[in-house]
Amino acid sequence: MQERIDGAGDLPATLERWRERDVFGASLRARAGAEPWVFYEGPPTANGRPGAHHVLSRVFKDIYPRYKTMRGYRVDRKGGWDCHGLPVEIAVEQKLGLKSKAEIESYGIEEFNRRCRESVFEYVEEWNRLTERIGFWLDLDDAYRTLDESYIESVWWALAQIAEKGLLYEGHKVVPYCPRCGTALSSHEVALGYRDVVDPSVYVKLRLLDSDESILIWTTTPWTLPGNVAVAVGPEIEYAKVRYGGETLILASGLVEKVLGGGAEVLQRMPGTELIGRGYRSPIFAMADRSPGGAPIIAGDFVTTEDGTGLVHIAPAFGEDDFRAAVAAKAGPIDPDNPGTVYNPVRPDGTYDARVRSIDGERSYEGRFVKDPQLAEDLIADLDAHGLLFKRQDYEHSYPHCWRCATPLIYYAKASWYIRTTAVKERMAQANQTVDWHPGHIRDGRFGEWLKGNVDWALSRERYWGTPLPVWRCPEGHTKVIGSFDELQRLSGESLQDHHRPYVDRIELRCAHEGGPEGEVCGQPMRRVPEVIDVWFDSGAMPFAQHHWPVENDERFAERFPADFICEALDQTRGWFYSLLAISTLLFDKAPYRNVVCLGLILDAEGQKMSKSKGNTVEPWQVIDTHGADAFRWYFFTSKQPWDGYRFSEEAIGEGVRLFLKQLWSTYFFYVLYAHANRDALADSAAAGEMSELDRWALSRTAATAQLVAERLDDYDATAAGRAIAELVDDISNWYVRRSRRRFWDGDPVAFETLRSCLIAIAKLLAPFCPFIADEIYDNLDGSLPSVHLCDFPVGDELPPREQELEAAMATARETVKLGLGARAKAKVKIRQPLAEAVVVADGRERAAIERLKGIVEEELNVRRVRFVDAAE
RNA sequence: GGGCGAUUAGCUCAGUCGGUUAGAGCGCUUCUCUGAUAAGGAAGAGGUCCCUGGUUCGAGUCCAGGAUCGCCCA
Repeated sequence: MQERIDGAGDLPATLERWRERDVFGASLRARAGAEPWVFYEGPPTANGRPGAHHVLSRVFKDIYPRYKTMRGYRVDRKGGWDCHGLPVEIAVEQKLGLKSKAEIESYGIEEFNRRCRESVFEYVEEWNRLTERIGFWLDLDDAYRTLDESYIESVWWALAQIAEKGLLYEGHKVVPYCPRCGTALSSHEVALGYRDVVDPSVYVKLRLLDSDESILIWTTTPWTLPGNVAVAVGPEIEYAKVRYGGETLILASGLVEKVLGGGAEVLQRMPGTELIGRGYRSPIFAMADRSPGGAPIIAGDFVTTEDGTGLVHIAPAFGEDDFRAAVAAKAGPIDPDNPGTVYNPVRPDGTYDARVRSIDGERSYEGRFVKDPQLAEDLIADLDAHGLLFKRQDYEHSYPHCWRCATPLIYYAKASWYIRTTAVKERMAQANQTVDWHPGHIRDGRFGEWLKGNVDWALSRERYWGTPLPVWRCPEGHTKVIGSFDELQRLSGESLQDHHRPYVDRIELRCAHEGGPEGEVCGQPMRRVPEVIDVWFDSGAMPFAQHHWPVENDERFAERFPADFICEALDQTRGWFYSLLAISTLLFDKAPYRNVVCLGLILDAEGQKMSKSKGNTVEPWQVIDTHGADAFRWYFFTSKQPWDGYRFSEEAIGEGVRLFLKQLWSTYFFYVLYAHANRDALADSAAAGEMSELDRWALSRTAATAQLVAERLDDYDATAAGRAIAELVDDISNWYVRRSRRRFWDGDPVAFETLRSCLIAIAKLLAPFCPFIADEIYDNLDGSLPSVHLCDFPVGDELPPREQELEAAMATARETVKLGLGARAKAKVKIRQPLAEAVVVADGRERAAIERLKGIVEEELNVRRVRFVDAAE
């Protein structure tokens, strides 16, 4: 033992020692043949700096694998990096000053993707440094990377499997679409970007063809009016013809008062069915390719009278309901199998095409961006100038925005590739039932409810930096899904070093489809479709793709699927938690994880969400430099249940340091100080004396805590486990040591041995929580193994068996002492002043307990003897 | 509008199966101790357990409705 008493235990020297002794590697090797306990790393993207919330998830990803390792399992911890996707592309676009897909293409996909490949690891050094410094043991040298050829090949295999089951299809739908990124988004991406905004809503009068009456429609998206081809009414809804301000208007009866106020005179009431089939003047705006005429009123089962007018303007290119209603009513030029023919005057970049002109036809709106607020104002002014505007009203609602570039999304008719997840919806729900969620309500609450509303996964992205969709297609429309690089090479005769765009786009196949009238082979050239896939599919494929399975590593994958444990923030319910489950259900019909810990959000001290724009983010390095990594970890583990979220404050971390880490350190310091001072005496005290009741109590309390900590950690309750350790440390420091001080001054070897045993056990209990201070204490007091992290968790026979009766007796004795000290204070007799006796009113069990520990009570109260009287007296 | 969650002392949080006078830490006041602790100990001030109703001998806890906040969805 050395007299190491500097600092608070969280020493960079500890890290150095781990490196020298290769402790992480040794901890894995020590469990080489043991039963595996499987952890999956949810891959972060390393193109930005890690923040406090990353520290949160990384320390929770660390504690359970450390604990399970100490319990005897082999816990491989393969790191991972998410490398593809829009977040990366957008960062590169900004760096290069590119503003659109056209600019990217003229810059060159090859060079653009090269920049993406570089950018994705821009901060990887800082991630690695932080990961190491906070004590997150993760195999970073052998991390999987979603951009690797092996990874992509496994993803292709998965897609080919899904295609073989008939669950991959090209669908023609109205999709949430980011006009800036030029791509459709999946529902879970849409879910990431809702924001509250105020949009102008307008009530528009449309004159009927067969009378001078007008129907009144309402929309929050005036920009969709040039795409209008019909108006829908609810067949079951009652409508009213009313006289108002010299005009005759038609709207739902139930909304007359809400929309028009009191000044409306109802002339007639009619069911919606009476309106269906009548025509109104169309188009609303002058469209270069449409001559003035009429458009029909059609039925729409989605029409409600909750807001608006009960008459809904239909622009099939910009709304799913609109699309379906228009198809059903055959309204407008529509071919449901070819959405290119849906009437759509908006270009893929979100601007109007040349057809859109002002109502009088004199000005062109070509090139105007549809979500530009000024465009809405111009359109409204145009409507007003031509007597079509009834009124405008600002409408506050939450509206989806692109989760990465923050552009408001539009709903837009286009072709996309889908995975028919709805085919396995029930199976996903059943797989979900096998998962232990922490907290438990996620299973049937948030996640269960989300699964119930499952829709097909919009998989494709018309982008550049991603896993290419391995679908080749010939001019006849025959498709081939490629499931491996071998297969591609066999069919094309070409081999690739890199299967990313643009290289993979150059590979041509010959169509082998045997569909001709005589059964002849098609034989036409096949080109790859242009899309890449949703990055969430990449990360969701990691259970097998990280091992390049099924191309190799059969055994490794079999052993490591499903995971025993994953842990991410709550927002991953619709992200990684979902993509893992969906892919796993599609391919293996089972859940890919057994236990999930969901972490909450980190808020600032005022309860505000942390964001860069508010400037209230917490810089992890600052916390580590001020308080140390153990303190940071301890705060996250013990300040509250992690799923409830945190109100982050440095003071709270400081409090944890002072109350727990400093207390532990000074107890250890005390031991080291006196053990060092008494080293000669201790060295030749072969004849150790009997343990006192106090010694046995300390050991029993320690054993009790070890049991409790193990039980709580088995239940993924680090909070209660950590708090139990803190209570133990307080008992040892403020009771065991305080009551035993004289023995330490006098060099009593039994006291030293007892305290040492407790401290070593505490170090082991604490090792998963605060790996630095735990190892420092262990290494100095024991050191029989190169690190505490190579030890077994102290739930075996390291400690003598518990003595529960003694624990209970001590609790009674301490309560007695508390009352005695209170009585002294009340009588203003200082503790220094010895007293002849303390009179204790107690009988039965209580009295026996105090009697047993009489000496301790007498010493603490500074009385010569304790005298008992029965409660009856 | 729907789903999920939260609301307990000035602050941060516990509160088990429905059961004594609702607890801890921090902060505050007074006293005390001090040969490890910017520590410890004792006493005190501080509570409409978000509100309303219900079930019950008994509700912080269970049920219903509402309010506020957060997240997710439409």
